[in-house]
Amino acid sequence: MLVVIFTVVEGALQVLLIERSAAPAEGRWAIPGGALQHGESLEQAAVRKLAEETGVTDVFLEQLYTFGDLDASPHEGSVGVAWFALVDPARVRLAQRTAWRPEWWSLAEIPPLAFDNELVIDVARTRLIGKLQYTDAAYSLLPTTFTMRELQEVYEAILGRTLDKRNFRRRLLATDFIAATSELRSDGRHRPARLYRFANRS
Amino acid sequence: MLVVIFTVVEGALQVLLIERSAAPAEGRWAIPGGALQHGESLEQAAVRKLAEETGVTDVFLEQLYTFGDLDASPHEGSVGVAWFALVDPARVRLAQRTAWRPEWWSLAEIPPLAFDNELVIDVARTRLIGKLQYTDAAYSLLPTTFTMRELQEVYEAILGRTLDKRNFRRRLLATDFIAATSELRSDGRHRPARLYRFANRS
DNA sequence: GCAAAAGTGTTCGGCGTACACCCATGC
DNA sequence: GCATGGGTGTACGCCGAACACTTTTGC
Repeated sequence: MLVVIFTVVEGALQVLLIERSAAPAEGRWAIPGGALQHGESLEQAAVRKLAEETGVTDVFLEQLYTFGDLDASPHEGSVGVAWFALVDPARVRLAQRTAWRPEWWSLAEIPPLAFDNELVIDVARTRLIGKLQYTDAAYSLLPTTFTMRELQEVYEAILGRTLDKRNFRRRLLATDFIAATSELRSDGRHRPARLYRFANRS
Repeated sequence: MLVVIFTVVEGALQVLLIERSAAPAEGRWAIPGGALQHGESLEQAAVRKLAEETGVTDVFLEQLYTFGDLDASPHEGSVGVAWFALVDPARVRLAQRTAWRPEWWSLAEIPPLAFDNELVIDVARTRLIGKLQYTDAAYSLLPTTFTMRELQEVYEAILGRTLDKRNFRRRLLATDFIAATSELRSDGRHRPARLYRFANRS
């Protein structure tokens, strides 16, 4: 079982990797994962692993794909069920360890990975882009309230291209994923921005 | 590992089920599946199972979802990696057995199934409907050449609604999934129909 | 008053949908 | 010549994309 954990910080899509502290592939970076614990369902295992590394629960978490043999498992015939999750960086408290240390990596700067983990991340990114188009998956990448600009920056980071402000605003409001709050946020010598929240969440 | 095998016969979407001849759930119907064989990849296992039951190879076959505990496996912690496949009924030769006998069932008339197999079929049908919209997956449900009406009937069976002949034709030809051949097929006292083939599928 | 980000409307092309008649053939 | 299915065109509403100026605030 493995969990591809994405976040967006400073306009960059980042993924959480773990530095392996044992064979095989000791010293290389890899997607967080591990074996199922006794009596645990697949989803419970993914939730647990996500919480272990980031301290976060109740976020977007979805099964991605099952790979044949990229797992670190010792015995042949085992399979790697990959999940992917989206987290708000403000809520994350990375596990503090020296061995098996987790760290964020920008997608553009990923180091050579153990097993075929590059492929897994690639599949996850493709799915993420798809999900963004027709679901409110982004709710999991932002605080409860946020400005339109913040939301747009998350979309741009994931899609890898800039978007038109007016079209973005119109399209998102048309979906009913988000709703305006009555609050504004002042943040510098310019007009304050309205805060929005995801409808259907919280 | 399990394979949801779909076909369309006489305007009805059908799924292949196996009558179980051993515990657990002996006597009930279930999705074809089984354990991985030694050294086999997940996809190879799905291909093998599909060939065992239908004699068919080289068709649409795609991973669907991995379920935690609906497998018939005896030991806890095993997972069921589900695949789904689309086959042309004309190419199928069902395995002839008395035990573990395979049979086609219309989706509307499915008997009570072993484990949670209803759920798996449901997920597969939803994915199939999605795939049909933006891929040429239907290539696998029809012979090499076919008439527009035949193709439309396949779409209608899967989508569960009738489609407008003119719009269907225009939309399909716009995709470049299919191309006209120079052949016609006469079949009764009316104008012969042009035959089409899937482009990109030899 | 000016710098900086927030907020707002219109036009256009493409796509899905609704809808009705002529065409080619076999008998 | 008529019954049967094959084959075609137009109009309209919606949606995504392109594009520039006014508003509100802090200093």
